[in-house]
Amino acid sequence: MGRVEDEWLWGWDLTPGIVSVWAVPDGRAFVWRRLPGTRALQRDDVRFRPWLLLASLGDLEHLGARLRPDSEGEAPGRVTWQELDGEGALRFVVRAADGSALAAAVLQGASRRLGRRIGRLRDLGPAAALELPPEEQYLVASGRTYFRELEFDDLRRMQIDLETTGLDPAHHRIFLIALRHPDGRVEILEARGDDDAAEAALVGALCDRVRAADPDVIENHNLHGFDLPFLARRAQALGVPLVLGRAGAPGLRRRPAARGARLPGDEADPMRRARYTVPGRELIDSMDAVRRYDFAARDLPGHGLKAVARHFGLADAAREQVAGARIWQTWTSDPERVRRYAAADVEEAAALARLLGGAAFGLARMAPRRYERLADAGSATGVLDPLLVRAYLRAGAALPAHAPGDGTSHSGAALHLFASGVAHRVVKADVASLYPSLMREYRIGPARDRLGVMLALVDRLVEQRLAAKARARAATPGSPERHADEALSAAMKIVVNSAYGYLGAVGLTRFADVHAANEVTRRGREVLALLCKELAGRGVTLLEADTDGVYFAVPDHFDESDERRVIAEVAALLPSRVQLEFDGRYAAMLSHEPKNYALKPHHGPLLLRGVAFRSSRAEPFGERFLRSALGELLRGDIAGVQRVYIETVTALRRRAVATADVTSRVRLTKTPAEYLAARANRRELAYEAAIQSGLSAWSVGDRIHVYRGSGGRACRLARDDDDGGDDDVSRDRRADPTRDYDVDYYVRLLRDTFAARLQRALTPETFAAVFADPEQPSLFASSLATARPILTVLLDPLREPPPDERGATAGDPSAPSF
DNA sequence: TTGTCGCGGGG
DNA sequence: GTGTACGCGACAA
Repeated sequence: MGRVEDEWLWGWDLTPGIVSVWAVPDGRAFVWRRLPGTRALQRDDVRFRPWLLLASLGDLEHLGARLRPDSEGEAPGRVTWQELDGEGALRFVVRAADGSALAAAVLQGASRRLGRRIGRLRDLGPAAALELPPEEQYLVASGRTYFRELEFDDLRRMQIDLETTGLDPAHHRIFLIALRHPDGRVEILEARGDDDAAEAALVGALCDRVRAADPDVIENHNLHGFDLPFLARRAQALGVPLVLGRAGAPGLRRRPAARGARLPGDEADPMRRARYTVPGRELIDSMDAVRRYDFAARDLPGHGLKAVARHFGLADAAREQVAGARIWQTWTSDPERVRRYAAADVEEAAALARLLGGAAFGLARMAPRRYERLADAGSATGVLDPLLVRAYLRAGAALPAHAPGDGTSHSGAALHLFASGVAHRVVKADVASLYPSLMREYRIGPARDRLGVMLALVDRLVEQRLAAKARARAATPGSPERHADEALSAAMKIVVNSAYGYLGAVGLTRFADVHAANEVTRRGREVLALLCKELAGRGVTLLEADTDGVYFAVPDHFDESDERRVIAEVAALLPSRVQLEFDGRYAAMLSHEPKNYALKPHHGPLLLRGVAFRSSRAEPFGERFLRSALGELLRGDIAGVQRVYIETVTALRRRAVATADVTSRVRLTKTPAEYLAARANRRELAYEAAIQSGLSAWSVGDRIHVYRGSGGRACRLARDDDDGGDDDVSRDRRADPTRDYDVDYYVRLLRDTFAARLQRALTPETFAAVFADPEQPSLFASSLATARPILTVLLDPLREPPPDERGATAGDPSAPSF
């Protein structure tokens, strides 16, 4: 590929070491760089010429002779223009020494033309004007990007974590701040007292430490969602300045951000959200990296710091744990414990930010935006679009503006359930990056992208992703390097896949093209149908196919090489860029409903997928029953399923199940006042339980554990991990002597909710026999030793090829079984 | 039951 | 900046 395409992806100015950029509309840009070799920090104060794109020069005609073509050169007070080539609404670049004056001139002309006051360029609409933030104007025009010739570990990174008396900065205070310095040293700052002066001194100490350590990057988990807004509110309330930046006026500044925190005190527009920014440093929230990672990987138990750190093996086994709701209280009785807890938080945040931060770091070397913006950007409008804009301007080509669709609706992917019930010897095959591969194979790009930039970018990004995957495979399993390459690969996959989402986002993205998007999904359905048909023709039993992958069962005489051979044979029939891959093999699978199944690997624990098998509020006894019963079922031991069921029923009846195991964790979404107002009409278990337990005040969003007591009473169990008030704190650490739950209710729940998930795997007679009441044995009980799970074929891929249309084709569940 | 909306997190 | 493209629970209809 040529040099021009390289510039589209990477920019063209090779200035190394940029770690932060701050630009202001008057044409000054401050560029902080770490110099190659020494890594010493240097600030370059440079000038750039602010610019914006317009559909017409009409609104600037009032400038008269001060409006000149670029070719006549710059002069004080002069606005210059350049006309871009080709089709495209945004066809004039206008430039001036001062961006504010430039925008004001356009607004003045537009107000005069429209006969009403226009206050912001945005109000002219995206087809009339495009103005980027000053830093992005600078980066787009200069062709520079962050981090050239730097490694992630060359950054000076500091982590800060606040400990507060509660979640609401209007009522609660900061009492401790944990800092992890760039050299790895952890420092704990504490308020000396519980008054304004002590808290103000603590905030001041934080600013002193940050300025002294002078980090390029400040990180924490949920930094933008909690620490920064809390800090800003407290500093405002206390009247202390927040001098955290490297230059300019003190104070955090807000920037609008779709994924930021809701603005406090701005209930007028609940959609308005903000993040914080500061000159010279990048504010990075590791939760953004976690979300981005999990979007592709989908293997995290949650996105909280502790859960993620544990998942990645970053947490010390002896890590201090304190439930959020108990931190302030613990501080008053055992401060050393809170110090250890806060220190562990910054250590884990640092490790996590390093582990998953590679993706955004990599993006910042390509796209003309600040690192902190790329860390939280959406990939379509946040990464791809800036790359496209830069490429068009580099080529001197006019840019299309957002256009409404022509009414064509967007068609989706294929989803087929071929069989339900239990299958053995199950194989999963899938196409790597199906949609981008189809775009590349058939050269499907936006009709208005006449330079072919998107396809060139997708080609590049796919190649880079394959390289990252190869590096990950070559690295030691479980090593940080491997994790980093996997995260980078996952992020590139998101960006590459966003090319398809970008196509389909009619009216929202500049080059949207629903016809191209539909062509991609049509080709995708075609590929899936072809590979299903070809697999079925080779003697395997199809189970489920979804978008780009298929589960199937192979005959008893197949070994793994046969499985791989069949996949390779079918892969050879597909277009060259569409690569069908072996994705896994399993001893057995319960196919329940589309996207709902249980897999038994040859080694290791069961994998459960879909709402039917994973529900956050499922009672633990039911989850445990379901896991054990599925284990027995997938081993083919139906008598074993019955045994597990009888054990569970018996344990409930003997009250051998702990109360905690029949509770579900629920969120309280109404305020006490709201619930009390509606209570006469409808009583709800969770709130009744809260009230009955003596919890009279709770906050919306609090989670508590509730269960149904004998006689249908609503009961609450106070536990360490709930948010209930500070009452009855220690109840759960005592024994559980009462076990006053409603046995009949939980037996019914076991049968109707949990056992029902196994229905597809058994004949109606067997199901009735297995889940008969153990105290009233069924007539069929004796036959269970020889009973086998069943598989019901719903759709024959050879005789009735899947219809080429959107949505599930689940077939007729009452079809005959064998 | 089915559609729509909002959340995920932090102390 | 007003789009995440998910998965799930709460709530209204």
